[in-house]
Amino acid sequence: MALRFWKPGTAGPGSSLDRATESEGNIVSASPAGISQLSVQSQRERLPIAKHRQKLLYSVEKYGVIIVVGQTGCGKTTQLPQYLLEAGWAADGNVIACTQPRRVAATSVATRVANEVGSLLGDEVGYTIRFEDVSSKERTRILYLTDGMLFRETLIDPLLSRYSAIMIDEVHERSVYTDLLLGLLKKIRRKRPSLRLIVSSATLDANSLLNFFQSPDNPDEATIVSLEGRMYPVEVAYLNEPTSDYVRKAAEVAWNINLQQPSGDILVFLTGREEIERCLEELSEMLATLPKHAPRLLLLALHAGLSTNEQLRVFETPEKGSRRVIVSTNIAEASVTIDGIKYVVDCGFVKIRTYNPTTTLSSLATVPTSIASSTQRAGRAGRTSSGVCYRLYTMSAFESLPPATPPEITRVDMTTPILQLKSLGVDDLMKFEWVTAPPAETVLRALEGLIASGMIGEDGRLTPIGEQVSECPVEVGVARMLFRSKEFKCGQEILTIAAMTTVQDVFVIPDGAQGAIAELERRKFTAEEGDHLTLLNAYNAFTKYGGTKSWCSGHALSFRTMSRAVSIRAQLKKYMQRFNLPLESCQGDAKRLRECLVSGYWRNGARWMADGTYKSVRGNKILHVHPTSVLFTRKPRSGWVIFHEMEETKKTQIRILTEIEPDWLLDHGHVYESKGKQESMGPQFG
DNA sequence: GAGCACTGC
Repeated sequence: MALRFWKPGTAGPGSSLDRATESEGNIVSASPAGISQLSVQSQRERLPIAKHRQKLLYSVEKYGVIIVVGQTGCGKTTQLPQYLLEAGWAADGNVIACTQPRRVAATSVATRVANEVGSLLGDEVGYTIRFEDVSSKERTRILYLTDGMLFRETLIDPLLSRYSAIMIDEVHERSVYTDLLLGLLKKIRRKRPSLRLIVSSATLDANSLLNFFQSPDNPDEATIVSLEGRMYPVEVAYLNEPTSDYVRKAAEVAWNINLQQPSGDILVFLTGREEIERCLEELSEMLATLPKHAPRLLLLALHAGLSTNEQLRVFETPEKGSRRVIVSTNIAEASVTIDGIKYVVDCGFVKIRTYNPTTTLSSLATVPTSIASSTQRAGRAGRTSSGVCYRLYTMSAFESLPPATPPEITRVDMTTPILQLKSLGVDDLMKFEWVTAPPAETVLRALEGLIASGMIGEDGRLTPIGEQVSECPVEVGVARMLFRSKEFKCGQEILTIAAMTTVQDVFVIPDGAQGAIAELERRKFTAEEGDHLTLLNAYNAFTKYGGTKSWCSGHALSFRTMSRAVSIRAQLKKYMQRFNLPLESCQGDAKRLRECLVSGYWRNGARWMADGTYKSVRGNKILHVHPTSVLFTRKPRSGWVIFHEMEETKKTQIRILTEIEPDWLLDHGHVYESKGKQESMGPQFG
């Protein structure tokens, strides 16, 4: 099982780790309590960014848009807002904003900066994320917030007038909200040139960003500032020949590292849970043959499906004389940072969501990573000392990788973002300046859906209900259902169902014997009408019995997910109150409730077929019920259902079903369909 | 009888 790697040494293309990408914002480590301000100061001055302070402040003074390129640990996320504060950018009640794509990053960075500034968190330095606003309207000068929250703020204050400077961080990740904000901020700067925009990215795509912001009539509109970083060298090794089974290969390579290489932990990148479990099985089978002198191995899995406690296990310090092998999904590429990794094994693939606007189906596809992504993965080996990255593909395969993963905006349904842009007055979507435009077909699909659901009128402008729905933080169909609950007098229940369909994986069914017990627990919530009412039952039982963690674990429910549903329900309730929607109960009248569901899901109707599958009303597509549905083994009496979502896996699957009467589809759908684009449900009803 | 990368409002 000898390793056959070609080692190009540090001069190979993979060693260009100055491109390694990741935010210092992800490192969750606040300064220890009681540290003196003086030592905080000297720590700040030692950061690589410190010597660029004058240049940065000069650029912010002179240019409108500053594109900052800097890598891990250079301090841009924590220091740049402080430099601006110290230079007076937050005078006269102005606020300096810094956005993050993730909630944990926003909170942890704010905590650290509050400490450095000597502020109580939420006072001079604060953060705003969904469900949590730790900031003061009067006193906060530096505000860290998720990019989604800043986007939402544009709906209320389109010029973002309270900010003097806005830093959009982690731009290389290209989240939908980051992209939308970049387009909007370019527009805002035309109306408010005093606003300073700092665009921070860890990859060298700075020139395309510069082109995006550069203005032909003002040479001083945008500039690039490059920061040096502190990255330890990472040697990169490739396979001589491609492997047909990278999971097995990953196990072999990790095993050989343990036998041949000096101490240091190993991080293996695979694409999903199944692969991770297979790799760990292979390794644990090999453990019996581990030589006496070799370090013991601590085998750990890391993926988003694990509970918080299980995820935290990867941070445990291994016993002396043993090393960690962490087998992870992409979660370790940007979201979770583990120190002490000296060896990275990269399979070269990643699972990404793709969206097909023609079929409106989304699916998860396993695709080769990008140069940016594999560079990022390699960089995980050089955080605390020099390291090695073993790529389970050839060097020529690396060279043929795309430079970056396509931005999310090209891979998702754009219905909700387009409704929100319309609400912001962006009426002509073709004229909106996208950093990367979504596919035309995606835009057309979204517009068609918005017209069909009455959110946009025939003139292309928002209707009154469209205006209100654009403010609600749920997808359009679910919002529509909330609004229609007034007619069906079931606001209480619809509110709960809306929250429960928004969260995912409510039921926890482990493998094996325990799974059978969990399955029995889950059945206690079953409503014969279908999954929406089953979710309603689960929620009501959860709140009735105190909403505790121990109750959840005894009833096959995820406490984390249920708590999130409670928060979302509370937030949606505020919107309902604002729009004067009554919170009545249907008093157990499930028929009314199901009719109301149809008002949201009328485009997702399906008819039962004799072989147990369904045919979609739109498009006549063969649909398979997801096995977690209570209607998985049972024919609905009426033969008709609506469903929450449909996804392409090996087959086309539908999830969260409820039995309905077919004429309800006509009652709700037909009216709206005929107003919008003609799309007859015709023959199926003949 | 199946299986799920990761965020975010």
